[in-house]
Amino acid sequence: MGDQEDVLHKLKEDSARQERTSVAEWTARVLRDRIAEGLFPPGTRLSEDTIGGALNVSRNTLREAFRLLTHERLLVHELNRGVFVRILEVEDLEDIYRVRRLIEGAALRSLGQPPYALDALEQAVEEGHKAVEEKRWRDVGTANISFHQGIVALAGSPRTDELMRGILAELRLVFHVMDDPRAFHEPYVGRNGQILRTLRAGDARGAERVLAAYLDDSQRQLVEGYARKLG
Amino acid sequence: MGDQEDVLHKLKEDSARQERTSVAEWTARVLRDRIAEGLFPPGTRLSEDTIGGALNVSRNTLREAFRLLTHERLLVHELNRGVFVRILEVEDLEDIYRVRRLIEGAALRSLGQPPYALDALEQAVEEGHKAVEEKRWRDVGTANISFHQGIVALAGSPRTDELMRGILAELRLVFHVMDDPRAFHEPYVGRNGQILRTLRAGDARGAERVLAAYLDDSQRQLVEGYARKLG
DNA sequence: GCATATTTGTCCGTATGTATA
DNA sequence: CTATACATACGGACAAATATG
Repeated sequence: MGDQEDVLHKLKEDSARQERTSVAEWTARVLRDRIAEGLFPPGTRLSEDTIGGALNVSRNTLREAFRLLTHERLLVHELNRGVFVRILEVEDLEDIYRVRRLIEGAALRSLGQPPYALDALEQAVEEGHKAVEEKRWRDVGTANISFHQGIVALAGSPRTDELMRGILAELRLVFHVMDDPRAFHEPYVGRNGQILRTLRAGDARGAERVLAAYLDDSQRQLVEGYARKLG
Repeated sequence: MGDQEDVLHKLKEDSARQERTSVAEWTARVLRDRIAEGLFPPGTRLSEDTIGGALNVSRNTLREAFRLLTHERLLVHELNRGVFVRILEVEDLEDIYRVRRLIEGAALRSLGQPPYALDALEQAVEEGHKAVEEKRWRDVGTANISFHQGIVALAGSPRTDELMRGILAELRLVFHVMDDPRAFHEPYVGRNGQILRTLRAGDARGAERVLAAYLDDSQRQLVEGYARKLG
């Protein structure tokens, strides 16, 4: 038995070393992915014992990983009770869209003279259409997120990019508690395409208007469904 | 000797319990304050042993605190070498101002109809003037930071507030390595006052223009001095 | 409301790996 | 290249809080 555990241990160490990260960060990445996939839905309690056993890391290391994810707002930490996958309130959802309006709008407004570097946006729209055709609705959502991350990237600010990555990861938490993912993702692929075309034509101001309408509609639809879901 | 340590321990526990936070967060808060005060200037290495001994917390707990502050970009974590108070590059400074232009500008642009809730801004300007009179230059800097935090707060988004708190904490790291704090703080008290008056008059768009010029000048002056300082 | 079991919070000792004088 | 110092990670211990019956 010690043999098999040793093998697992080595594998873990290697995959951590590969990218020169600590085991704690490796653990955080694994958990972050699980949460993003929806494998640990919001509200799930993550037991130190269970997770630590499953991933073969010590409690101390696991707690470091928990801290990281708590700081990213994916987990909440209740003193002496443990950590849970975050359940967003409707107010959180509203704040997320407030931030999106602020940042994504500012990113478009910060653009100088066309033409713009739109490769990432084009790729995201394309991936969105492909996912729609193949009815992979969850992937449609991922492509949409990727598109809006691309919009923010136009501002060329690493810190803003990171903020947005966090915000959109939070948004994913909402998606995972909703059924009918198609309804929340499919309509927006076309609208992203419209934003892209407007930008390609060099009309950043016009794109900003389309974006604003997009965010309003998306928020309305999401808040409506989410409030119903939470009861 | 166990006696005295016990007393310290109890004090620490109580002051943590008071706010219902863990010892790790209490530790992080203490360190954050020390860094903000400039007591640990950029580049300082924080030894697990030394700090842990001084604050009477175990290495495990201290490491949790380090993680938190690393995530806030106040510390950098070099694998197997420890944590250091961050030294900002000129590119960081430029990104910080990029973010400020984006966010503070967007906050002003998001304003609806006047009048606006300007209490926090008025208080910050007043505190700035008082600190100037008494030649407390560092406090002048604090008041200025507080003013711009107030601008962002006008957008009414907790997440944006938090982002800005982090950004401005980073900016403080730069201030602490510069001499002549007066030169970097005093000129801007008046300009904050001008922004405030423009807002009070209901002219958000005009305030945005003043702000943009403010940020350009401030960045230019700071980058210049900082680049010279770094050699 | 009480007693018990479970889980977290914290600390410590130690083995190993890594960086640097 | 060796030695030293230090970070990394683990596992065990016990106290304290919480959950369960």
